[in-house]
Amino acid sequence: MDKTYAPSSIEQRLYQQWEAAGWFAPSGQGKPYCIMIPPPNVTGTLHMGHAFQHTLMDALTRFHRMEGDNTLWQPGTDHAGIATQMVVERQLNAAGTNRRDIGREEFLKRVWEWKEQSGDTISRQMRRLGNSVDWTRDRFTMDAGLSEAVTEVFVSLFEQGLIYRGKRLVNWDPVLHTALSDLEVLAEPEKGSLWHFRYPLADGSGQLVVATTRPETMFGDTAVAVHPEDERYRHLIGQQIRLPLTDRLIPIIGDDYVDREFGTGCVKITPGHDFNDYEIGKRHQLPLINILDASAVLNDAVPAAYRGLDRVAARKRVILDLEALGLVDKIDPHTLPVPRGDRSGAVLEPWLTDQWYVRIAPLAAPAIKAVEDGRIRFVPDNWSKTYYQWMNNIQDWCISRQLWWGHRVPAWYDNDGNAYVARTLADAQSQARGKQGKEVALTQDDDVLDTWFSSALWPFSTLGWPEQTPALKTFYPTNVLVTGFDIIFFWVARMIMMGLKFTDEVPFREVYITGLIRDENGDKMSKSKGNIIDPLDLIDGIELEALVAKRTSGMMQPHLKERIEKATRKQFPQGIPAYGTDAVRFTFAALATMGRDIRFDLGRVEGYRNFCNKLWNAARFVLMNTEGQDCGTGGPVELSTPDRWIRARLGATVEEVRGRFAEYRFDLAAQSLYEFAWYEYCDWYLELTKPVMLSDSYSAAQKRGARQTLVQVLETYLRLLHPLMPFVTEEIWQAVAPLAGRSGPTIMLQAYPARADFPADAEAELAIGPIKAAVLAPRQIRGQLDVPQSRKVPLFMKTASAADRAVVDANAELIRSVASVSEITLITDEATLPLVSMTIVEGRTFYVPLATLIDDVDAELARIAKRKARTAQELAKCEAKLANPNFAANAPAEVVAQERGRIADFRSELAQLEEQAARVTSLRG
RNA sequence: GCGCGCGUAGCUCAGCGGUAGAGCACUACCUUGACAUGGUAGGGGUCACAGGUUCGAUCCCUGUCGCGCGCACCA
Repeated sequence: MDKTYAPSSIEQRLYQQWEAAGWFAPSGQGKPYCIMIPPPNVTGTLHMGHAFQHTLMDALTRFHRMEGDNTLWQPGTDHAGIATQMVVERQLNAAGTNRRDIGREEFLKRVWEWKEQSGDTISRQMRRLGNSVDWTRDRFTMDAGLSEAVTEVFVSLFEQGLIYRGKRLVNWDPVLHTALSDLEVLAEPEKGSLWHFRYPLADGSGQLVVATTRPETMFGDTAVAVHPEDERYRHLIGQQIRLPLTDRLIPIIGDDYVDREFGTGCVKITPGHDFNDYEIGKRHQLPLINILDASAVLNDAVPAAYRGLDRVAARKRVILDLEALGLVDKIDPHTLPVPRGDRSGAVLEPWLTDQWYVRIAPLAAPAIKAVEDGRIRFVPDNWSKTYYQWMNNIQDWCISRQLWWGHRVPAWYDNDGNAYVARTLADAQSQARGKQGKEVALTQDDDVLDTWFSSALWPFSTLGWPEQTPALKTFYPTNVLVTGFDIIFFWVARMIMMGLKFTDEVPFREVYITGLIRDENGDKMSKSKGNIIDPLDLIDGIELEALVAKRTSGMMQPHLKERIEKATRKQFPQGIPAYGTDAVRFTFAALATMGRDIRFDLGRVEGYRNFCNKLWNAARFVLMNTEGQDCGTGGPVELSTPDRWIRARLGATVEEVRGRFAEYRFDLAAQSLYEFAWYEYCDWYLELTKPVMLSDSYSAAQKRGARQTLVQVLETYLRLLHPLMPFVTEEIWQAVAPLAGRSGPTIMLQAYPARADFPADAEAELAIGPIKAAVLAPRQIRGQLDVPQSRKVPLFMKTASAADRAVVDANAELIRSVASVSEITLITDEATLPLVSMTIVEGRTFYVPLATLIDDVDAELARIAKRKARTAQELAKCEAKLANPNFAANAPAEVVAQERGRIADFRSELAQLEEQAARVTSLRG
């Protein structure tokens, strides 16, 4: 092994070996375990959120694979209808053409080309992240098989009356020219105005003042509404208004939808362009006037002067004209939620069109029940509330999109406008024949389906459904879905509904909801904010200039460029160093707390990169001392107290890590793994082993015991860590495993460590106490007196405990060596000692002759005073607690006893410290 | 308005009804034969605030303040 840990030289090589060997595929044996990847956009790239979730999925996958389960992590991508179409359209625009000019067929050809060209970005990234997905099963939502599933589901739902076509108001994107579902609408408050217009009564007897945020829609007004019990207006109900700028008369109606407190209490009703007004219109049988075309330009339904104006121009014109007529009462500033498309950012219009809908209530009911009765469990559990809240108020789902890229709606129309929903054109034709009694020409619906419609089928469509494949039988229902809370509605809920509907089974038993990765300021990472980090740039590192270029290229809003560049230069003046995949993965695991926001901290990555290096070097130490030597096969093996202790600690860690994985606490699993390796194995065990390796005073059996423990603990630990850090563990394992008596081509397929392999050892765990104390004591004294740790000093340990004495006697040489102590002497009385420095560790008192340390006696007095103050403070707290009569009366006996014990300890400590201070003072002079 | 989350060391975050923790940052000492991407010893916190329950609250309950998110919204 090289002296320094160099991830770049091991990671890609190992991944290629794993993949080539076919080790990612299910073994075909054992309990099935399956995770479906949330399919990323095929033409996109993985962002930090993906890398995060993939790390957790891979950890689970690798863990279960090592457990011997028949493990499948199913990969794939989705076609991301709108997003992908937009990208290709932009390419066309740049080339001076557009999709209408080249036509649907040619356009689709271009999209597929783009998919082929960019589609391997994601798989390349996943390979670099070490994701052990079964690549042979890679799926794409537009694949033939998955498309067949989409058609089957659509037709089947239609046949059951759960899909219908209807003319209704939808959220219309006038830029992209497509309908959107409710979920794709983002309504942020924006500053606007509330215009008050005077609408004259038809009989000339007066006027009503209506308040509106959208003056331009007045041409679609078909009523003015007031509250039926509003004293001011109710006598006017039934009368007519002469709608200004038009020659139309519209009625005054009463409807308790009207809020008397808001505005003037009079509302203009525009059923064709407002969802609430649409409902009112239905209640009052009002006509519905559509005044906009698909681009939100005023159409021929408005007076000639306004035709052809877009929304914005029309608004200005209406206000001017009403002002000229003296009909503008006032204009108040007003903040209102403005609905925008989540992709285009365009202000959406409620617009009357024919669309396909899923009747959702019958699908939602069983899906709610599945979570209620525990067949599906959310982790953390409180996300189920979010789920319920949405599911209980769910609206029919508009699934048609006026796009070209996607699954085309399997419906055909004859010339009379009759629709035939069918699995194939031939089916549709035969239906049409049945209806019309003759052969008729059919044309397929132009629209495609919402991408989420196909995503909703992902857990079973990827396994071959509607065929009853062996894979489907084996892996469905899947075990866990790992995803972010931002797509609970878009995706998770819809998978549950579709899964239950078409397989009578839940699609997954658990849903582990992760937090969202944010930048160091807590902001969401996005291209427009310029704060994205490509996970690969953390792995490979990136120069500052390249990073700036990456963040500022291809921007939708070029004016942000300067600010992004400045912020980037400030935050990463040196660019980003290469950390390697393992460090990045370990960081993600360590950050996977149960909260909802995760601030990504580069400092953590650096810390865990150092951890990789630490592990690497520990392994080098182990190899250096074991390779080519007898690790326990050549004769009797004697295990020392440290050997037994570290084995027991490893066992406890195994148990801890297994438990943490089982409850999806990757952060705590990472913490346990980190702490064991660094604070126990490296800090203590390796140090305690060095003398055994180096000195001749240990027997062959003792040396065998130490070597065997070194390699066995390391080998086991590597397996324990492997799911989180696949590469460095594999690389080290290859070298270490044979020494530990393990063989196999890869760590990936080795058994995950079991607690039973390293049982608890109470005796050893107790006996390590005095050894550690004897090592810590001189360190403490030297450290606090600023004396180099390398200075050898004699050490006196005062103890009355026979057990302590036995342990220290038996390990005296070890302690001398590790603690850098010339001699350790056990005493029961310090009276005969020369002027010494004193310390108490875990209730054990130690002395080092002051003359061997320093000349300045005051330094020792200062140390003692400081320690005394702290002890006195603790003592006071305990005494106050015990002084409370209720405490002794009510607290559990063991707590009281513990408290009394502490007081005794503190008092004895304090007495010794005082004595020490007195002695030092008296001997000074 | 309804629902949810967060507030613990300078920063990023764990934790827990009974002695406040980690990483990073900071201070001092140390180039000791795995590792300076390191070692050792330290400094630093009225656990947002106020009540309540309890022998005991950072933890449980209620409220307040601050920050954030989701859903629904009055034209």
